[in-house]
Amino acid sequence: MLDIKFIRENKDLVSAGAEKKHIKFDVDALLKVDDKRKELLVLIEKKRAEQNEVSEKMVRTNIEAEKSQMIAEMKILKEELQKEEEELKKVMHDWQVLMVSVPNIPDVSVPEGVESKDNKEVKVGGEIPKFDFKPKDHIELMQNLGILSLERGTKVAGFRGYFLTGDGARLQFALWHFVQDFFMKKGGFTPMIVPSLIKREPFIGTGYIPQGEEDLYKTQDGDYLSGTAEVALMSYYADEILEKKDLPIKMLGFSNAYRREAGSHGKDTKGILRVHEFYKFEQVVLCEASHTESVKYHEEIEKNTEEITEALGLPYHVVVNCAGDLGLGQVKKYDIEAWLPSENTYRETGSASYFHDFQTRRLNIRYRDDDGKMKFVHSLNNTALSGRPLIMIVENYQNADGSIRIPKVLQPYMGGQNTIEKKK
RNA sequence: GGAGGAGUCGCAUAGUUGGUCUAGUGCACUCGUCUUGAAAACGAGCACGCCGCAAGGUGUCGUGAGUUCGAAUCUCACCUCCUCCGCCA
Repeated sequence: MLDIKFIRENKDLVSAGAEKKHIKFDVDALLKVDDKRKELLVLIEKKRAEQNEVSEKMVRTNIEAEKSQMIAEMKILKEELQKEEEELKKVMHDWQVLMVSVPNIPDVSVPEGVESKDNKEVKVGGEIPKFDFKPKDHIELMQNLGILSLERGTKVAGFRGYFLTGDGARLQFALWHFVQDFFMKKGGFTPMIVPSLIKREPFIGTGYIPQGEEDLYKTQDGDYLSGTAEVALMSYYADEILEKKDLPIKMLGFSNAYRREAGSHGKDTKGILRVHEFYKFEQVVLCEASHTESVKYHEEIEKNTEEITEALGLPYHVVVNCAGDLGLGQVKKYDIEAWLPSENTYRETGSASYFHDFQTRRLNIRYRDDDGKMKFVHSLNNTALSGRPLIMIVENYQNADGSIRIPKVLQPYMGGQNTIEKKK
């Protein structure tokens, strides 16, 4: 959500931002509703002032005739007031619907473009492996090794269901341990285990509702399953006033992630590249309300994930997402994509974005700045580790015989084991 | 699941026969005086939103609705927490 005053004063900028993101939004329609809102507000507040004034007089008088006169007058005023308040309620409803649809303005450094293929590569890391044999995909590799069961996954969980077993599960545990230790060594991040079953409000606050509602699982109690720890981490401080000295607040959250993948039924139907349920480490940063600070931490959290990818020895590149590929609230986003040999391309493993105060305004997370003013903190987030690096490791580290070498940094977490081989 | 109790401006509390509550007080916090420095003492400030250039107005006492000329105070629903009982682990 943007500040209505800001929208008023910068309507061309807001319009241009929406256009760049290829999101349809009529700023003038919003301003028209806002005019109506203000007009009614002034009218209502005037009447309330009169009501309060007469009320006070009534307390002071002892003359019954005066009292009943005043009550009679106020009865009429009340009826008018009720009508106007009813009208304001309707206007406020429209106003709010429009306000949560205003897209945040993309940064000037964000490239023009409509969809992900317009994203610009900004960095390449690692070396793409050359195989002297035909590399297999993760499905074949993992199933042959007996560390992934898709059939049973489907039997138990349905479409996109899976089990990781034996060394498959151990490799995933190792990754989690490694990431945890990576951040503890780095310092500054508070590790957190957070809920995935979450109320509606946090989703509105983070911007996943209403725009992304169809990709969320909903329970019969009206709660939702979140697709990322970001939702819970961001809402942790909702409605709170933070101390400036405590900023930035850096959190490393671990949670389940649930995605309906509505609208991507045809995509990545095989294997575990796109699943309904996985586990994820997520970085969230809350910092001072300054663009410079936001940019600084955006680069920092992007770098963290890059370092993890590098430490795992995975070839990767970083792209800056084009405006059309940005979410409603995002100002700028980097996708970190690791090399997937079976597809001969990079696939997304993480996504780093910043929002300015778009999310915190909705979630009401503030701090008092040095100038004595209350400000909304800025928020940023980035994947630390999704479910996909496991797949990338399996494919990039495969041997001709179908065994898999374990990246050096993970070996200590697997009792020194350095390969995954077929159990006899 | 059943019974009872409670939710007030950072924390703790006052307020419960509806009307100077435009919410009092204590603690904490900020600034100042005093002091070599600190503590103590004293003085001042101290919830947040909205409209407005300002003066000022207005709203918020868990949330939402209602009664009333007027609601922190009365009614209803919901949410959260606490205590007890039951059930499960």
